[in-house]
Amino acid sequence: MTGDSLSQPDLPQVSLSLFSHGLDLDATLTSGQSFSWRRGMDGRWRGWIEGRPCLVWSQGDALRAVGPGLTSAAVTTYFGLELPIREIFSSFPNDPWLDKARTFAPGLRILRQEPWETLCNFICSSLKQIVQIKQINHELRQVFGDAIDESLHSFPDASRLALATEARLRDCRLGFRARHLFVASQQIASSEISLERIAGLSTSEAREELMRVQGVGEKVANCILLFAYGRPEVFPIDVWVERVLRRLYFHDNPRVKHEKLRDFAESHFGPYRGYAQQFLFHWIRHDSKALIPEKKAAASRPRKKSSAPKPAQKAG
DNA sequence: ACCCAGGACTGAT
DNA sequence: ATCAGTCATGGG
Repeated sequence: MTGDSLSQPDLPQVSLSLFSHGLDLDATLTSGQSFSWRRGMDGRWRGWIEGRPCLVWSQGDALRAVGPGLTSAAVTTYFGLELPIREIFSSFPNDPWLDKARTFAPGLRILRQEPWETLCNFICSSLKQIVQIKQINHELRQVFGDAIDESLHSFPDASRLALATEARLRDCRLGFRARHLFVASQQIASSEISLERIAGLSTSEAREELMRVQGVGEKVANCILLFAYGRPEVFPIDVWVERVLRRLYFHDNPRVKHEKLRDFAESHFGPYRGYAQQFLFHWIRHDSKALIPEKKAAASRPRKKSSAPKPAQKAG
C-alpha cells in the first residue's frame, strides 16, 4: 500500500513565504468553496494545491506554505493573491448589509481550484451540508485516490471514477448523487466535455457547457465558474444566499421570484459580485446575529443611510 | 420524530 | 415555458 503506487514523483520539499494581502485562511477555508482542507491542532491547514499535498499557515503579514514541488506561482494563483483586492472592494455598491458581511471577515478570499475536483464537490453538494461534502470528498479520496501516506490520498481523476461502479460510489455516502457523479466522470473521461476547453470560453458559454454535465444545474455551474475558473462576476444563489436576498433586500415582497433575485444580484453588486456573494454567504452562516427573526430584523434594519440598497420597489 | 442541507431531474400542465 | 414531486443521507 505504500511506495509502489504513489502518484507523487519524489519532488523536493519547498518552503515559501508570500505577502498575504490580508488573507484570512480560517475564513477562506471554512467558507464552503473548498472541501479538502483540514486544520491541525496547531492551527495550520493541510490540503492540496495543484494536486500536491501542502501545509499552509499565516505568520504575521506572511502566508507560509510548505510542500513538495510547490511554487510561489501556484500558491499565488490558488489564493488569488495577485488580484486587486482593494479595487474589488471599491467596486462594491454602497450597501449596509454587504458592509456588515465584509467587516465580519475582511480577509475572506475566493480560491482558484482545480475544475475537476470542484465539479465533483459541487455535484455532491446538492441538499448536503458543508461538513457532509467534506466527508464525501475525504471518502472519495480514501476509496479511489492514490495514497501519499496512510491517511493522505489524492483526489481521483475522471478516468479513475469512470472505472468505478455506481454502487461503489453510493457507498461513499453519495445517495442519489452517485448516478450524477458516475455519469459525469464518464462524460469527462470520454472527452465528451472538456474542462480544459471551458477555460477559454466566455462565462455564459462556459456555463452552458458545464450544465451539459450530469448533475450540474445553474447553481452548481456558477459555483464551478467562481471557485475554479476565476470568473468573479458570477453570483451563485443557494438556499442561504436566497434567504439573505429575500429577507434583507426584498423584505417588502415575500413572493418575489427567484428570477427576480438573480436579476437584482446581477445589477446591484457590481462586476465582482461573486466576491460580494461569498462575503454574504460566509457572514450569514457564521454570524449568529446576521439573520434574526423577521420582526426584530425590521426593527433593527439600518435606516439612517439614504443610499441603502433599493429593496426592489414594487415587483413589476 | 421532525426539519433542513451551497439542487437537479423528471413528467405533467 | 413553468411547477410540483422525487431523489438518499446525516446533523441538529
